[in-house]
Amino acid sequence: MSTEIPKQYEPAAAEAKWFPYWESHGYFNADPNPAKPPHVIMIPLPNVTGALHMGHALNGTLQDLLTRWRRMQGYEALWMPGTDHAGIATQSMVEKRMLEQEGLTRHDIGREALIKRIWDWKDAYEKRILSQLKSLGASCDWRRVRFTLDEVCSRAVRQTFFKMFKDGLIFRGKRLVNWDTFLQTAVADDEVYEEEIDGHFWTFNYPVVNEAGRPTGERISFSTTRPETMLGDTAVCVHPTDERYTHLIGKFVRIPVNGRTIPIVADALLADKTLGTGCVKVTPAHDPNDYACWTRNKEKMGEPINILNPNGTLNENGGPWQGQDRLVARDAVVAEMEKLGHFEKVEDRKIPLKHSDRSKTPVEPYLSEQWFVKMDTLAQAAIDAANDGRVTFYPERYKQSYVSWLSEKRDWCISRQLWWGHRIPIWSRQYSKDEYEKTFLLGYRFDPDHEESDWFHGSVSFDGENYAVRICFNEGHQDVEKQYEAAGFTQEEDVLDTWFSSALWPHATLGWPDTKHNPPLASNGGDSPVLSTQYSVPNGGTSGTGTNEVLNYFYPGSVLVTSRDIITLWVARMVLTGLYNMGDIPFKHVCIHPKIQDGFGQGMSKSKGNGVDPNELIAKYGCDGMRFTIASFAGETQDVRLPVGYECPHCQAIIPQEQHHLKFKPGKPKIKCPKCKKESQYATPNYTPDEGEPVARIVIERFEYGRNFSNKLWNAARFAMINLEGYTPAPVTDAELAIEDRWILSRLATVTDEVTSCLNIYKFDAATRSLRDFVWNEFCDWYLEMIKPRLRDETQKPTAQRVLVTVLDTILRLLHPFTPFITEELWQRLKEIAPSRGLPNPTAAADAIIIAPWPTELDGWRDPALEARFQRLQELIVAVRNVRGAYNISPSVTVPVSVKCSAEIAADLDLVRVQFELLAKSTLSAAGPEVTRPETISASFSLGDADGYLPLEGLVDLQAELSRQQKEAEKVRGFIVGHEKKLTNQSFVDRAPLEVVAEVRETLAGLQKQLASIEEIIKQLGR
RNA sequence: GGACGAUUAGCUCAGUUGGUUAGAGCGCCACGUUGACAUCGUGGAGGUCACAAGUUCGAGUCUUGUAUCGUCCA
Repeated sequence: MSTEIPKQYEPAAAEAKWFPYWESHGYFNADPNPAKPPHVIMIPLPNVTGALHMGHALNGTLQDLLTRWRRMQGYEALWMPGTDHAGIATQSMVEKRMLEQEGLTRHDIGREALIKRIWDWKDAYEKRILSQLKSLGASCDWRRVRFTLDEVCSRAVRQTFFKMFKDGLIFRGKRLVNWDTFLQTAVADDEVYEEEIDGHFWTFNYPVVNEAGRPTGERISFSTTRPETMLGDTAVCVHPTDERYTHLIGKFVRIPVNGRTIPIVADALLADKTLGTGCVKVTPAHDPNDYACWTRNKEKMGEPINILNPNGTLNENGGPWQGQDRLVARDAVVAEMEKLGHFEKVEDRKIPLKHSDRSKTPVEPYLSEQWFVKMDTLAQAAIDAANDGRVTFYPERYKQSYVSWLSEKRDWCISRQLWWGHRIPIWSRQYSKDEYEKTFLLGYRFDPDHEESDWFHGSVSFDGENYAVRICFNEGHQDVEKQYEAAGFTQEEDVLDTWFSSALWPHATLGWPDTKHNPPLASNGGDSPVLSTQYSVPNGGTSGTGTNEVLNYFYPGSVLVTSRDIITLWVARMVLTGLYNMGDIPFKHVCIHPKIQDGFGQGMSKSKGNGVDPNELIAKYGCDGMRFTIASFAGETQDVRLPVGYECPHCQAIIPQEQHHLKFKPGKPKIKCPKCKKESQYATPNYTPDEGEPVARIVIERFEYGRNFSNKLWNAARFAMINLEGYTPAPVTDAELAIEDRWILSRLATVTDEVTSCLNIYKFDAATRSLRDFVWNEFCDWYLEMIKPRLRDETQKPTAQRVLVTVLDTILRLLHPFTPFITEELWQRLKEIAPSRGLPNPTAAADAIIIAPWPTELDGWRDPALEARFQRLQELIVAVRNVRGAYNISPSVTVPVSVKCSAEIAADLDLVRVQFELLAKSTLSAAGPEVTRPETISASFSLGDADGYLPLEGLVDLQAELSRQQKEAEKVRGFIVGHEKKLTNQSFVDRAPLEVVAEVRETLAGLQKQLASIEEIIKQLGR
């Protein structure tokens, strides 16, 4: 038997074996089942920009853990997989690569060709991402995998947009956006970063003019870092109380380079008396603060003046510089001002400048027309849902960021000037007054006021000259769209913000808005083997009852598992759209887990190049080891640091990662091992090492924690299975149990309860600690050691085996959500040896651990009093080991020990007499109140209610023992002083709770007893 | 500028409603390959709980301030 079980756990073999097994048996699948409660987790859809890193691994592990746990608890557990198209992020990756490799821009190849290329990219990365998830052991229902641009999700987007448009929640407005002149799109605030650049700070002046436009001779000075924007100035601004300028407020200046006259306004928020000249120019179309000033002073300034084309060149408002790039025009404007005599000075200055995260080029504040969703009522509904507890955050503190963000109720800008995404389903056309009336009078059928339906909604606006007709169609009416296009209507060019579609994820993936049919199922999930027909639901998924049972059954979901940075962008919006479309929240709980950082405290991300591929670590430490470790990080803490190293392929030394390793370098950079001095290529997300080269692979030593634990479990189970030879199932009576049996069962019951409670509130870290401590420090270190003699004794063996197999069975089930592969491997092996097991009466084990029931049957075994008694025995054995350690006694020498203690303790000691030999290499020669210290030279210890003596003539030096005891006595005296001090403090005795005072008294008594024993020992040694 | 969080052993982190002597894993030192496991066992060393004030009989834990770091929102 022993030869069949390897001494080391082989993770790769188990992973390759059990994932296909589970999947082909349909264990991951979840279908409406009225006999069970549902448990639903929607994956925070990874975007298809790139591969997953350890942050995703944490996220995925926790979701799988919860799903497996709930499945075992008897829930119909659905974990919905899928990916996000991630509009700008993906498009810019593809555009960047195309430019680098082929020198082409999107305008060179056109909309259709670009989209085709992005789909190819998406296909490649989706495949990679889904396979990474599967490597984690993800027990998703892979038949249900969705993508935000697929048909099912697109229908939901279309329906939602239509509904919002019809409800008047969608409007068009102007907004100052961050404009990426390279990608020629607006980028969101979270897609820009600030970087200091070397710039200049110019000071110019404008001449003050009278009402006739003639210079009064006065000039007003101001400074700027972007002189070209003066072409779009609509005012200069001073502080209302700035005495230098109060007489000028309401007067005018003339912009020398284009001759335009603009007012001098007073605005306390924009102008700062103490900075520079105290006067600033106002360019509302190109600066957020200036725009805010304009909104306060509109009537004095007139409309904002945009001076830029989308590509960053000056437009018709640029005068002679029209068509020039803004940076070229900058110098020209400066030169012109100098020529006209309005230049004062220039200095060098570091300027914080916003850059687009997507193109890495500076963004321009740019006023443009965008589409918005009105947020007031939608946001309020989402706030209410959190405030009344329908949506609960774990940890609770994150509710605050959710609520405070929603409370701003800022209208949501949903249009993006991209090609990759859901194109806005609005067709529009301008009509002159005559045309409109003529068309209208002819009774043309697309008069919006008369075409209200569930798929058609129009709006008309009239600006005094022209009518703008906008029509929104719901999906499924391409023929009508074509008719309108033939009549001169064109569809919006812009696409929707990615978050618009991901906001619908929890209900869109369940098939909404189709309430009549179940959502379609894939015949197989990506790369997975085709499902056996026994379990799969027929493709197409009609429910037969004319209702979408999947949606009805699985919505609302149970818990969303994510990290804190998308609470506002995503979580809040899912709640809001769920309430809007479904009339109900999308999930009851939001579990916010830590962010994974590298060894330098930087969050792992694709753009930083510090992301570590979970597959690397799975290969190195095993999936179970990786999962167990990463679950041990997930508590209420915010961040987790993972110092990364490279393993030298020549000598296996670990080379700590330094920041320069992460910087992109051309070619194939090498790393030098400080130990063996050899060089090797190293793995980074930036490039693939050469075939056949020795490569310094990424390692994260913290993951040895889980790997070692897996191996420990493996060997404990190996020991158990070796010793289960001849196992027979039979009922076990209470009387047959040894003290260690009752102890381990009591502890197991306690741990089961702890783990279950921890998972209920998403404290994964505490659950792993509880399990590890139990398995390693109690089951392995004590229980397995203690039953060894019984397993060698034919009469005692059967009961010992029956308890052992039960305990192992329960441990495996408790661990399965954390470490699925090793537990399934062991479960299946155990099933062959002991298919029927359990206490007090054996029952048949489940076919697979993934569908075995979560332990609940142990509660009756809890016995705190027994646990306390047992702990006393453990302490005695440890005390003997301490003595052995202190004198460095060779493990080959057995020592005798006698214990002076109460009759009760002596009776317990008698039950475990044999353990002294096994666990402390000693023989218990006597125990009881009558025991006295031997006359020969001995080592001693005192535990207060039990004193031990080890006659060690020849092994123990008298002086050494004396000083050891004196040291011990000093320590105990120190504690005693602390306690006495408390008790002599009258206010402690008066004010502290009675039980606390009593406890201190009790402890003090124990310490005093212990000290007395030690002093007695010292006295005897001194004789 | 506002909000949230962190600061505990060389490293990475636990520490439940304030209550005996502050813990773990890794690393380090000593000993050990005994029939599950060297990815191991036994023993050991190592901490003024960031700093300062306060509340309290009692503070790693509560309050305020300071410093450093991280994140989110402006």
